[in-house]
Amino acid sequence: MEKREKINHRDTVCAVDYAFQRIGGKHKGRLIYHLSKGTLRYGELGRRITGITPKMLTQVLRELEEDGLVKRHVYLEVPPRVEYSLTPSGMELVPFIVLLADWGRAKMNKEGLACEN
Amino acid sequence: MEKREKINHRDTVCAVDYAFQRIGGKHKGRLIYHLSKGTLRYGELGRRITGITPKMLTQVLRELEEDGLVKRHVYLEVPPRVEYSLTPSGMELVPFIVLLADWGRAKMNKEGLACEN
DNA sequence: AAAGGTACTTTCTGATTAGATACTATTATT
DNA sequence: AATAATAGTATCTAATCAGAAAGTACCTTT
Repeated sequence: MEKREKINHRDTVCAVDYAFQRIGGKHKGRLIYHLSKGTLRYGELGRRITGITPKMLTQVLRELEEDGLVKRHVYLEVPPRVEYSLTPSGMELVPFIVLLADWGRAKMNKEGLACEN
Repeated sequence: MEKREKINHRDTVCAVDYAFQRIGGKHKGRLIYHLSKGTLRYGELGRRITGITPKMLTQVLRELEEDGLVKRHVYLEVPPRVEYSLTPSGMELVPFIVLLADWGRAKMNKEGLACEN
Protein backbone atom coordinates (compact mmCIF):
# COMPACT_ATOMS: atom_id res chain seq x y z
CA MET A 1 0.00 0.00 0.00
CA GLU A 2 1.26 3.45 -0.78
CA LYS A 3 2.52 5.68 1.97
CA ARG A 4 0.04 7.92 3.76
CA GLU A 5 0.45 10.92 6.01
CA LYS A 6 0.15 10.27 9.67
CA ILE A 7 -2.18 12.33 11.79
CA ASN A 8 -1.27 13.60 15.22
CA HIS A 9 -3.33 13.40 18.34
CA ARG A 10 -6.05 16.06 18.26
CA ASP A 11 -4.93 17.21 14.87
CA THR A 12 -7.44 15.65 12.60
CA VAL A 13 -9.78 16.68 9.85
CA CYS A 14 -12.44 14.06 10.47
CA ALA A 15 -15.44 14.81 12.65
CA VAL A 16 -15.77 11.22 13.80
CA ASP A 17 -12.17 11.18 14.91
CA TYR A 18 -12.53 14.51 16.59
CA ALA A 19 -15.45 13.20 18.60
CA PHE A 20 -13.77 9.92 19.54
CA GLN A 21 -10.66 11.75 20.62
CA ARG A 22 -12.80 13.72 23.03
CA ILE A 23 -15.07 11.06 24.44
CA GLY A 24 -13.23 7.84 23.66
CA GLY A 25 -10.89 6.21 26.11
CA LYS A 26 -11.45 3.83 28.92
CA HIS A 27 -13.53 5.88 31.32
CA LYS A 28 -14.92 8.95 29.60
CA GLY A 29 -18.11 7.38 28.36
CA ARG A 30 -19.07 6.08 31.77
CA LEU A 31 -18.14 9.36 33.39
CA ILE A 32 -20.39 11.36 31.10
CA TYR A 33 -23.10 8.76 31.60
CA HIS A 34 -22.99 9.21 35.37
CA LEU A 35 -22.80 12.98 35.20
CA SER A 36 -25.78 13.01 32.85
CA LYS A 37 -27.92 12.08 35.84
CA GLY A 38 -26.73 15.08 37.83
CA THR A 39 -23.86 16.84 39.55
CA LEU A 40 -21.44 14.62 41.44
CA ARG A 41 -18.47 15.16 43.70
CA TYR A 42 -15.04 13.71 43.03
CA GLY A 43 -15.43 10.90 45.55
CA GLU A 44 -18.91 10.01 44.38
CA LEU A 45 -17.67 9.68 40.83
CA GLY A 46 -14.78 7.56 42.01
CA ARG A 47 -17.16 5.16 43.72
CA ARG A 48 -19.48 4.89 40.74
CA ILE A 49 -16.79 4.36 38.15
CA THR A 50 -15.50 0.99 39.25
CA GLY A 51 -11.89 0.24 38.48
CA ILE A 52 -10.67 3.80 38.09
CA THR A 53 -7.75 5.08 40.13
CA PRO A 54 -7.72 8.59 41.60
CA LYS A 55 -5.01 9.53 39.17
CA MET A 56 -7.01 8.50 36.14
CA LEU A 57 -10.17 10.06 37.51
CA THR A 58 -8.41 13.38 37.88
CA GLN A 59 -6.79 13.08 34.49
CA VAL A 60 -10.00 12.25 32.69
CA LEU A 61 -11.89 15.04 34.45
CA ARG A 62 -9.23 17.55 33.47
CA GLU A 63 -9.35 16.47 29.85
CA LEU A 64 -13.11 16.72 29.74
CA GLU A 65 -12.92 20.11 31.39
CA GLU A 66 -10.35 21.29 28.87
CA ASP A 67 -12.61 20.17 26.05
CA GLY A 68 -15.51 22.10 27.53
CA LEU A 69 -17.66 19.07 28.30
CA VAL A 70 -17.44 19.14 32.08
CA LYS A 71 -17.59 21.98 34.55
CA ARG A 72 -15.58 21.94 37.77
CA HIS A 73 -16.86 23.86 40.73
CA VAL A 74 -14.61 24.20 43.78
CA TYR A 75 -16.12 25.17 47.13
CA LEU A 76 -13.64 26.83 49.43
CA GLU A 77 -14.40 24.62 52.40
CA VAL A 78 -12.60 22.20 54.62
CA PRO A 79 -12.76 19.32 54.01
CA PRO A 80 -12.57 20.26 50.35
CA ARG A 81 -15.55 19.94 48.10
CA VAL A 82 -15.40 19.87 44.34
CA GLU A 83 -18.45 19.25 42.22
CA TYR A 84 -18.51 18.16 38.61
CA SER A 85 -21.32 18.61 36.13
CA LEU A 86 -21.86 18.56 32.39
CA THR A 87 -21.69 21.79 30.44
CA PRO A 88 -24.33 22.47 27.76
CA SER A 89 -21.86 21.11 25.21
CA GLY A 90 -21.44 17.97 27.30
CA MET A 91 -25.18 17.57 27.64
CA GLU A 92 -25.54 17.48 23.89
CA LEU A 93 -23.75 14.18 24.06
CA VAL A 94 -26.19 12.56 26.43
CA PRO A 95 -28.74 11.26 23.92
CA PHE A 96 -25.89 9.74 22.09
CA ILE A 97 -24.38 8.06 25.14
CA VAL A 98 -27.83 6.74 25.97
CA LEU A 99 -28.18 5.31 22.46
CA LEU A 100 -24.82 3.70 22.79
CA ALA A 101 -25.70 2.25 26.18
CA ASP A 102 -28.93 0.85 24.75
CA TRP A 103 -27.04 -0.78 21.93
CA GLY A 104 -24.49 -2.22 24.36
CA ARG A 105 -27.16 -3.49 26.72
CA ALA A 106 -29.04 -5.20 23.91
CA LYS A 107 -25.87 -6.89 22.68
CA MET A 108 -24.93 -7.94 26.19
CA ASN A 109 -28.32 -9.52 26.69
CA LYS A 110 -28.02 -11.33 23.41
CA GLU A 111 -24.67 -12.70 24.56
CA GLY A 112 -26.07 -13.63 27.97
CA LEU A 113 -23.94 -11.12 29.89
CA ALA A 114 -25.11 -9.37 33.03
CA CYS A 115 -25.35 -5.61 32.84
CA GLU A 116 -25.23 -3.20 35.75
CA ASN A 117 -27.05 -0.32 34.14
CA MET B 1 -9.64 6.70 48.28
CA GLU B 2 -10.47 3.11 49.13
CA LYS B 3 -9.29 0.28 46.96
CA ARG B 4 -11.46 -0.78 44.07
CA GLU B 5 -11.50 -3.86 41.94
CA LYS B 6 -9.96 -3.58 38.55
CA ILE B 7 -11.83 -4.63 35.46
CA ASN B 8 -10.25 -6.48 32.60
CA HIS B 9 -10.49 -5.75 28.96
CA ARG B 10 -13.84 -6.89 27.62
CA ASP B 11 -14.90 -8.11 31.03
CA THR B 12 -17.22 -5.38 32.13
CA VAL B 13 -20.70 -5.00 33.47
CA CYS B 14 -21.41 -1.58 32.06
CA ALA B 15 -23.20 -1.16 28.75
CA VAL B 16 -21.39 2.08 27.94
CA ASP B 17 -18.04 0.42 28.47
CA TYR B 18 -19.08 -2.58 26.47
CA ALA B 19 -19.97 -0.34 23.57
CA PHE B 20 -16.80 1.74 23.76
CA GLN B 21 -14.67 -1.37 23.90
CA ARG B 22 -16.21 -2.44 20.63
CA ILE B 23 -16.25 0.78 18.69
CA GLY B 24 -13.70 2.92 20.52
CA GLY B 25 -10.09 3.11 19.48
CA LYS B 26 -8.28 5.18 16.99
CA HIS B 27 -9.80 4.07 13.72
CA LYS B 28 -12.99 2.10 14.32
CA GLY B 29 -15.35 5.03 14.24
CA ARG B 30 -14.08 6.26 10.92
CA LEU B 31 -14.10 2.77 9.51
CA ILE B 32 -17.73 2.20 10.41
CA TYR B 33 -18.53 5.65 9.08
CA HIS B 34 -17.04 4.84 5.69
CA LEU B 35 -18.62 1.41 5.50
CA SER B 36 -21.98 2.93 6.37
CA LYS B 37 -22.01 4.39 2.88
CA GLY B 38 -21.54 1.00 1.27
CA THR B 39 -19.31 -1.98 0.72
CA LEU B 40 -15.62 -1.26 0.27
CA ARG B 41 -12.54 -3.24 -0.57
CA TYR B 42 -9.48 -3.40 1.64
CA GLY B 43 -7.50 -0.97 -0.45
CA GLU B 44 -10.37 1.48 -0.79
CA LEU B 45 -10.76 1.57 2.97
CA GLY B 46 -7.03 2.09 3.34
CA ARG B 47 -7.14 5.08 1.07
CA ARG B 48 -10.12 6.64 2.82
CA ILE B 49 -8.85 6.20 6.33
CA THR B 50 -5.87 8.52 6.26
CA GLY B 51 -3.02 7.67 8.56
CA ILE B 52 -3.79 3.99 9.04
CA THR B 53 -1.16 1.39 8.26
CA PRO B 54 -2.06 -1.89 6.55
CA LYS B 55 -1.35 -3.71 9.75
CA MET B 56 -3.76 -1.63 11.79
CA LEU B 57 -6.37 -1.75 9.08
CA THR B 58 -6.29 -5.52 9.09
CA GLN B 59 -6.31 -5.65 12.87
CA VAL B 60 -9.25 -3.31 13.25
CA LEU B 61 -11.22 -5.11 10.56
CA ARG B 62 -10.62 -8.45 12.28
CA GLU B 63 -11.81 -7.09 15.59
CA LEU B 64 -14.94 -5.64 14.08
CA GLU B 65 -15.56 -8.91 12.32
CA GLU B 66 -15.12 -10.85 15.54
CA ASP B 67 -17.62 -8.59 17.26
CA GLY B 68 -20.11 -9.17 14.49
CA LEU B 69 -20.16 -5.62 13.20
CA VAL B 70 -18.41 -6.14 9.89
CA LYS B 71 -18.71 -8.85 7.28
CA ARG B 72 -15.73 -10.00 5.23
CA HIS B 73 -16.31 -11.44 1.79
CA VAL B 74 -13.38 -13.03 -0.01
CA TYR B 75 -13.53 -13.56 -3.78
CA LEU B 76 -11.28 -16.33 -4.98
CA GLU B 77 -9.68 -14.32 -7.72
CA VAL B 78 -6.28 -13.14 -8.72
CA PRO B 79 -5.40 -10.44 -7.95
CA PRO B 80 -7.25 -11.01 -4.67
CA ARG B 81 -10.45 -9.19 -3.87
CA VAL B 82 -11.90 -8.84 -0.40
CA GLU B 83 -14.96 -6.75 0.32
CA TYR B 84 -16.07 -5.40 3.64
CA SER B 85 -19.54 -4.34 4.67
CA LEU B 86 -21.52 -3.70 7.82
CA THR B 87 -23.64 -6.47 9.30
CA PRO B 88 -27.17 -5.66 10.52
CA SER B 89 -25.71 -5.28 13.99
CA GLY B 90 -23.11 -2.88 12.67
CA MET B 91 -25.74 -0.91 10.81
CA GLU B 92 -27.58 -0.31 14.06
CA LEU B 93 -24.63 1.85 15.00
CA VAL B 94 -24.84 4.12 12.01
CA PRO B 95 -27.37 6.65 13.36
CA PHE B 96 -25.20 6.93 16.37
CA ILE B 97 -21.99 7.47 14.45
CA VAL B 98 -23.79 10.08 12.39
CA LEU B 99 -24.92 11.87 15.54
CA LEU B 100 -21.40 11.80 16.82
CA ALA B 101 -20.04 13.11 13.56
CA ASP B 102 -22.58 15.94 13.63
CA TRP B 103 -21.56 16.86 17.13
CA GLY B 104 -17.90 16.79 16.18
CA ARG B 105 -18.44 18.81 13.04
CA ALA B 106 -20.37 21.47 14.94
CA LYS B 107 -17.64 21.73 17.55
CA MET B 108 -14.95 21.87 14.91
CA ASN B 109 -16.73 24.72 13.17
CA LYS B 110 -17.07 26.54 16.45
CA GLU B 111 -13.34 26.18 16.96
CA GLY B 112 -12.60 27.26 13.44
CA LEU B 113 -11.19 23.89 12.34
CA ALA B 114 -11.54 22.54 8.85
CA CYS B 115 -13.47 19.31 8.49
CA GLU B 116 -13.18 16.81 5.67
CA ASN B 117 -16.59 15.21 6.06
C1' DA C 1 -1.26 14.92 69.77
C1' DA C 2 -3.30 11.80 66.74
C1' DA C 3 -6.76 10.48 63.46
C1' DG C 4 -10.02 11.49 59.84
C1' DG C 5 -12.12 13.37 55.75
C1' DT C 6 -11.65 15.11 50.86
C1' DA C 7 -9.40 15.88 46.72
C1' DC C 8 -5.98 15.34 44.84
C1' DT C 9 -0.34 14.66 43.17
C1' DT C 10 3.92 12.10 42.46
C1' DT C 11 6.84 8.49 40.97
C1' DC C 12 7.75 4.32 39.20
C1' DT C 13 6.35 0.49 36.48
C1' DG C 14 3.73 -2.44 33.32
C1' DA C 15 0.45 -3.12 29.56
C1' DT C 16 -1.50 -1.86 25.42
C1' DT C 17 -1.61 0.33 21.13
C1' DA C 18 0.36 1.98 17.11
C1' DG C 19 3.95 2.69 13.91
C1' DA C 20 7.81 1.85 10.17
C1' DT C 21 9.55 -1.05 7.02
C1' DA C 22 10.05 -4.92 4.50
C1' DC C 23 8.24 -9.13 2.81
C1' DT C 24 4.78 -12.90 0.73
C1' DA C 25 1.61 -15.12 -2.64
C1' DT C 26 -0.70 -15.53 -7.07
C1' DT C 27 -1.50 -14.80 -11.87
C1' DA C 28 -1.75 -11.83 -16.01
C1' DT C 29 0.72 -8.74 -18.67
C1' DT C 30 4.64 -6.77 -21.04
C1' DA D 1 12.09 -12.70 -16.80
C1' DA D 2 10.60 -8.72 -14.75
C1' DT D 3 6.57 -5.92 -13.37
C1' DA D 4 2.17 -4.93 -11.60
C1' DA D 5 -1.92 -5.41 -8.83
C1' DT D 6 -4.22 -6.77 -4.36
C1' DA D 7 -4.49 -8.09 0.26
C1' DG D 8 -2.35 -8.89 3.39
C1' DT D 9 2.07 -10.75 7.28
C1' DA D 10 6.15 -10.38 10.07
C1' DT D 11 9.28 -8.18 13.00
C1' DC D 12 10.92 -4.73 15.64
C1' DT D 13 10.42 -0.42 17.93
C1' DA D 14 8.13 3.76 19.78
C1' DA D 15 4.48 6.06 21.89
C1' DT D 16 0.64 6.15 24.69
C1' DC D 17 -2.27 4.69 28.36
C1' DA D 18 -3.13 2.88 32.78
C1' DG D 19 -2.05 1.12 37.25
C1' DA D 20 -0.11 0.63 42.23
C1' DA D 21 1.30 2.72 46.16
C1' DA D 22 2.46 6.32 48.79
C1' DG D 23 2.45 11.20 49.77
C1' DT D 24 0.42 16.21 50.22
C1' DA D 25 -2.51 19.83 52.15
C1' DC D 26 -5.88 21.64 54.96
C1' DC D 27 -8.89 22.00 58.91
C1' DT D 28 -11.91 19.50 62.40
C1' DT D 29 -12.91 16.40 65.78
C1' DT D 30 -11.53 13.29 69.56
